[in-house]
Amino acid sequence: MAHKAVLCIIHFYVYFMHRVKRFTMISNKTKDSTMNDTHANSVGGTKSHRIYLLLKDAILSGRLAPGRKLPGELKLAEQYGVSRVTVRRAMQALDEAGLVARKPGLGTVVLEQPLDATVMTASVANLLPNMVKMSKASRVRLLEFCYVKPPEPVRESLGLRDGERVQRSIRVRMADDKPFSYLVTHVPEYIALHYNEADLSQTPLFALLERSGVKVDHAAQTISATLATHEVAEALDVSVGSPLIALTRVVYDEEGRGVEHLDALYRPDRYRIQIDLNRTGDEAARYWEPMAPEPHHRERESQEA
Amino acid sequence: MAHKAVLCIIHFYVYFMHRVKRFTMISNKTKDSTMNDTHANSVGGTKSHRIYLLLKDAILSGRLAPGRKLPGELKLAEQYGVSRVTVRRAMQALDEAGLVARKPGLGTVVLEQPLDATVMTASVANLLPNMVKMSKASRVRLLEFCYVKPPEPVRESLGLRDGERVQRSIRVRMADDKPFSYLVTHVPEYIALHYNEADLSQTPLFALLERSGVKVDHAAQTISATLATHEVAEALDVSVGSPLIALTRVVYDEEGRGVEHLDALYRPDRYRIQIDLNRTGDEAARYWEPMAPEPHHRERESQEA
DNA sequence: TTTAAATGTTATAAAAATAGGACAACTGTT
DNA sequence: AACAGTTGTCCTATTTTTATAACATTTAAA
Repeated sequence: MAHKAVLCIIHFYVYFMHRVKRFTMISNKTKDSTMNDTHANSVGGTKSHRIYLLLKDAILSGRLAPGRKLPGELKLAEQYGVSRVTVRRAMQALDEAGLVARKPGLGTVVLEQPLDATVMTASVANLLPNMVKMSKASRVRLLEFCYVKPPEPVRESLGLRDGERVQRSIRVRMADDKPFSYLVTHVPEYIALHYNEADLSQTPLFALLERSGVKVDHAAQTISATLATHEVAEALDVSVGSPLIALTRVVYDEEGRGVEHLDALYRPDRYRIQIDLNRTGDEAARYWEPMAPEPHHRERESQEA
Repeated sequence: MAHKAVLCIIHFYVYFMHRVKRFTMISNKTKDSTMNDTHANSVGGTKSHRIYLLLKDAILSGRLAPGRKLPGELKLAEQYGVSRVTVRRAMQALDEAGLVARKPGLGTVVLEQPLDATVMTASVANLLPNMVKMSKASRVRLLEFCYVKPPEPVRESLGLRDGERVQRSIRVRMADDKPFSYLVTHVPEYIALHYNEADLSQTPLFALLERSGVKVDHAAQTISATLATHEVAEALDVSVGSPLIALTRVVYDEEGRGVEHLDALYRPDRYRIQIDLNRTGDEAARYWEPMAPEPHHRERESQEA
């Protein structure tokens, strides 16, 4: 009972803490008892895989421009504090992934990345207007749809009484058959009863809420970053340990009741969050003000939950 | 339908572990070299570490409530399809991380997690008003201050002519002597000449710009996620490969000229970005509107560049 | 042609992770 | 007192990952 309850682990992952480490050395040793920090390691994996991830991220993010030559294996080995074999594995993985081209005598150069993996940019201002465009351009895979007792943080943020249940759904959204977001939503049961599984796999949750008579009023969003764990990695088709944008949004109705709790994970190579700011205020108290939505939409903006 | 079901099983292999045992194997080899996607699923990481991650995340996200007793090592080993030694490592890591308490004869219980009170929340709306508070509460370490030829992306976003130089600075901002952000700024030379190294190590760049007569007008921000590299990892006191919030901001003056290019990396365990939204617009075209700055500030808000 | 630098290849050894088992010590319950 | 369930400790064997070294091959430049 208690056991089984424990076993009922829902795998949606959001990271909070990460290991603090003195060295930039890539190390597998977890036995560093000289660590005064309590936070345990965040990065898993073999050294070669970690190096692969680093370089891959550098390439995909544009820090390593296409055409640029990487340092030699020996140099990289010294730089990362590992042997050449280890670096080599990472490089070969990059090669197989099509991120770099290697030639004996020449070196390793970063390849031009096919831009068709277009990065979607979601402006916080223009969240909703593109809903139609979005639902046409993207498909949803519903991984879970069930009613459960809410995890404590969710219960708290939604302001639910102890014992109230929520409807949880896990969806993966795809554009061009490529997954880019992993969405975990919790909705109070009394609201969620207005729609069913089929609705959710086709209609944005947002529309369902309004259809259910919910008077959406405001929301609080927090943006962070995390690493892909096994389940998420599989769903988003990335490797474990890849960086992900983590967004938590709690939506409230006009009476201040929480009506939706969203935990979203985004692939940064396919999705970004954009915020445009205006400088306003008088001399004494100037500040940034987020831009109001504009009539023209960006090419691939999106709204999804 | 069938494939959806399979995906559910794969994804929740822990959830249904006690029922679907053949999918519970944690395996190191995903040798699918038939991957045409650039993101090979070669799962990195030791099994023990992956299990550690699973449990840690379950605890931190509240799915495993404090006080709850975990299944025994043997049971976990069977359920994860690994040996007891492997489970043990994960459990010991959890123990060292202070997430659980273990006692012979009793078992392993989840500990109450001291909520990291040091997480700063930066509201995009309230960026500037807290500058004073911020500069008192945080210190800056200036790592670099030089004039260079701008990297191509920077040159482009600032709208500089080919050959124009920029002043680059790298700063690390700390709160309570703990680093939380790594800031790389590029400012056109003709603006940067109005201040010097000493200024920058004490005064927010923002204030320096305005002091230099720049009429700041608007900015474009993009938020993403990335992995910590050597330099950054060392500066932020995290391990290489840790996830970081990546923010790029380009600031423009009233004439639309780029006056500052900021690349910021934040430790997600110490810094989050918060955006509060209001639902506005008429029936036909409703949308989210970022909240205007509020007179009351949150406790640990910050502004820094 | 020579030289330097890079990747490709091969081999061996060391280190780490994992599996599987056995047994002791501790705790609460029957 | 016996027992079932738990963690703690020890052991050996196997597999995987990493380190180290040596040498070959390719390429561009001096």
